[in-house]
Parts: sequence; C-alpha cells; structure tokens
Amino acid sequence: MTTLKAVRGTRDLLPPETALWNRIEATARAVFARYNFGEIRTPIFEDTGLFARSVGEETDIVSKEMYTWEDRARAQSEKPQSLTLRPENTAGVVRAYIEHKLGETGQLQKLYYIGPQFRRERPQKGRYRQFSQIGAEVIGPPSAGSESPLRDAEVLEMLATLLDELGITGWTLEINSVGSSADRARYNEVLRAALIPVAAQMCGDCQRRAVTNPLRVLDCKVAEDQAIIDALPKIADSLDGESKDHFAAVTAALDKAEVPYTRNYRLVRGLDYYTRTTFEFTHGGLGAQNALLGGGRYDGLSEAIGGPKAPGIGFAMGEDRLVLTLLAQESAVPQVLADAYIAPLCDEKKPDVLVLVSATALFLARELRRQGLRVELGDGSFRLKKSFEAGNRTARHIVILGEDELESGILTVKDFASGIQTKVPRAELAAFLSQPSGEPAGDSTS
RNA sequence: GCGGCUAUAGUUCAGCGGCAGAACGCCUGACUGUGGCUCAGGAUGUCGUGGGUUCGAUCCCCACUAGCCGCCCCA
Repeated sequence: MTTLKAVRGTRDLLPPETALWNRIEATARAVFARYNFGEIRTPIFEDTGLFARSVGEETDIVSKEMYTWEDRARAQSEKPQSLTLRPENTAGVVRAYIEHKLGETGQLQKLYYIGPQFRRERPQKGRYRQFSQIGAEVIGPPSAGSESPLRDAEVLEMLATLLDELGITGWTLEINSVGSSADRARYNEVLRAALIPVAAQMCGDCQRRAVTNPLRVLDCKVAEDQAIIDALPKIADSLDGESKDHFAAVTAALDKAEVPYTRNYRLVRGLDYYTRTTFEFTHGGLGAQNALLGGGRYDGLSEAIGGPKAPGIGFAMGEDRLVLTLLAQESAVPQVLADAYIAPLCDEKKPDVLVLVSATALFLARELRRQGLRVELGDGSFRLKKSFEAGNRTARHIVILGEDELESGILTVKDFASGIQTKVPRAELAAFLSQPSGEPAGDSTS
C-alpha cells in the first residue's frame, strides 16, 4: 500500500517557516488597520456562476483551472447546484457587498482578506494549487468617492508601505490603464488590425495570440519581437478623455507621495473585470512567476453580477511568493529560542522525591509562563547531560531543579551563550530570565 | 494542458548490472549534577510506485506518481 501524501500542488507548512507566515500576516493586518480597513471572510466555495460571470467565461482560470463539482440536489425536482472552490477572492467580496446591501450604507467599504485560493494549474516554484492570497478591496457607490483616482493612489501607496515593512527589497511597481470596457474593446480591434501585416514576422506564440487574444501579444518576452511590439498602437491612445484624466491623476498622486513606479503600456491583466488602472508589483528571483501581487480597478464588476453600480479597486498578493522572496533574502528562518529549559533532576532511587521534583518543575514552568516567558519543560529523564543537550538546542537558559534547589528554593540557572552559571532565588527567576542573553546579573557563582 | 530534467538515510547528495555509500544531523560512551569543542563507537534505508529485460536490477527499458525548470497563465 502506498502511503498517503499531500495531493499534487498542495503542501504542509511546518515550523519554523510558519513563524514567517504569521509575521507576514501580522504585518499586513497592522498596515491595513492603519489605513482603516476591516477584515472580511467569505466562504471558500461559491456558486460556480459567480466566477464565470465576474472573472470571465473565456479566461484560463474559469475555462480550465477551477475545482468544480455538483452538489447533491436538495430535492428530486431540483437540479444539483454547481459549486467551485474560489480561484480568487474579489468575486466573493463583491458578492458579499451586494448580498449585504453594503452600498445602501452610502459609505466606502474598505475590506481586506487573507486566505487560501484554489486553481488547478501545473505546480511550479511559486505556483501551487492551493495558495494563499492577502488582498483588499475598496468599493462603494460613486457618491462615496469610489471612482476617485485618489483611491487608486492610496491603495498603491499602501502596498509600497506594506512591502517595505515586510522587508521585501527590490520590488518594482508597474502600472497602466486599460480604460473602460469600451476603450478596451476598441483597442482590441485596433490591435488586431495592426497585427495583421506584421504577425508573420513574430514568434509562433504571437502569431496565435494575434488571432485569439491580441492583448497577450504585448506580454511576449521574445527578444526579436520587441521592436515590432514597440511599434504597435498603444492602449493609451485608445483611451477616452475621462480615462486619460483619471490615470493622470493617479500618477500625479504617486509622484507627490514619492512612490516609485514605471508606466508599462503593455501591462494587460488576465481577468476580464479590470478597467482603467491595472498594476503589478514584481520581484526578480521568483523565476517565471515574478508577480508578487496584481490588481486593478473594476468599475463594472458589481453590475456584471447583478448588483448596483459599485466601482472599486483592489489587489491580491501571493503570500506563498512573499514567503519565497523573504526566504531567499534572509536565507533561513531563525529558530526561536525559549527563554528557559527547566531540567528536573533527581536520583532515580528516590521515587517519592522524583515525583515531587517533577511536579514542582511543572508548577515552576506554569509560574514563568504566566509571566509571559517562553518555557520548555524537560522530559523527566533526570540525566543532566541529556537535559543540557536538549536545553542548548531549544532555550537561552537552563534552570536546574534538583533536590538541593527544591530544599533551598534557590535555583541553578546557566546562560548558554555566556556559559555563566548563577544561583537565583525563585522569586527573582522570571526577572532574571527576562534579561537579554549573555548579560547575567546578580550573584554569580561557578 | 504541452516540453525538458530529476527521484538513494532525518537532510543535502555521491554511486554501481553482483553485500547500500559520504557529509551533516541523530544515538551511546570517554564525563553517574553540566551542553558547546574533541575523540571512540552505533543505527540509519521498501534506492518514488508498478511492470518488463536478465542467472541476478537501486542501476537498463516501459508506464505511473511526485518535484524542479520552461511554455501557457497567474498571485
């Protein structure tokens, strides 16, 4: 029988790496709080129709990457409902916005989420079938200012702040405007026409894209094609006046806030709901999956799924990719050391004392832990050498609790970093252990 | 979904058609109330899974599975 393993594209996260995940999430929550965002948690699965109508029927995500199944019919007469594991979270957030009539509050909604998403793609470094996204959405009725370019700029400025506070160095922000859906449709035709005479000179992929999805030609990385692509009409020229002004206001605010960015007229994103501002934060060292996060404005999404007019802007960052980037930068996650390892000690020929020493060790650990110290309790093997070896791996200090200590109430504490051993009265133990390593105080004996 | 590379000890990886290897880690002892450094010793294992070729396969062949890289796409 083959042993069971995590299914393809999924993985277990173990300590100490999970500490890094927690740090990332805590940092994100702290930054979102400062921008006055609240957390939203939407279900992990939704009606399949939600994604088809929001992300877009023809996108790769919807057409071939979703985990979809038919739920059991509730009654004989009913059709079974088609359900899907969420491949992204914006659709769920907008669905919740509509369902709870958040637009009726008249307020701008600023919501963030952290959670797993699912896409059935071929796994690679930085790409998993279950992956975690940290995202946020700013959405509301136009009267609440949801269409303001200031919202776009604020979100981008927040992301720059978040990446900096996470310690990610060397990111780049690329932004573009894809205009209104009408602008985009118009540009698509302009591009298609412009490609007809030149497609034959381009790579095989581009020849195919020229017909199936002209916008994707702009993403081509083949060196020989670049000159041709540069000469193609730019989407900026297909934007109407309003979209142009909107984009200009976004970049003006970014300039003033000193958020570095580059304008990338080729940046087109794969989800159908994007309008006007689109952006990506990228990082080298992630290989082919170089996008740390992506996002944009989606002024028509709510209406597309049957809701009120509710323009919005949002982003999703790949938490797995943040972890990879930070691991590459920091080389390893440092093991967290406990403040103390308590080593009970007693001659095994005195079973009653042994029980007392063990019991006292637990009580001592309880006292210290209640005072906020991180404490490892020894295993009761009462072999001091083993205790020292174990303690040295897991803690900054070892606290020896033997018959002598039990009687006197004065514990023997050794600092592993300095090698200095000290007698510490029980009442002063917590304060002593709280000091930084290698700087012992109090009575110092050998 | 397509193409390439890979799969051997807890980890990183050598290796060979004929007894399964190294380093690190782990365990024991030198040292019975003192770790790290050193020295001596020890255990590592379905050689990814299933088939085939062969007297004999961890090695060669095929399939499958998984990982990595690229394509596609995306976070």
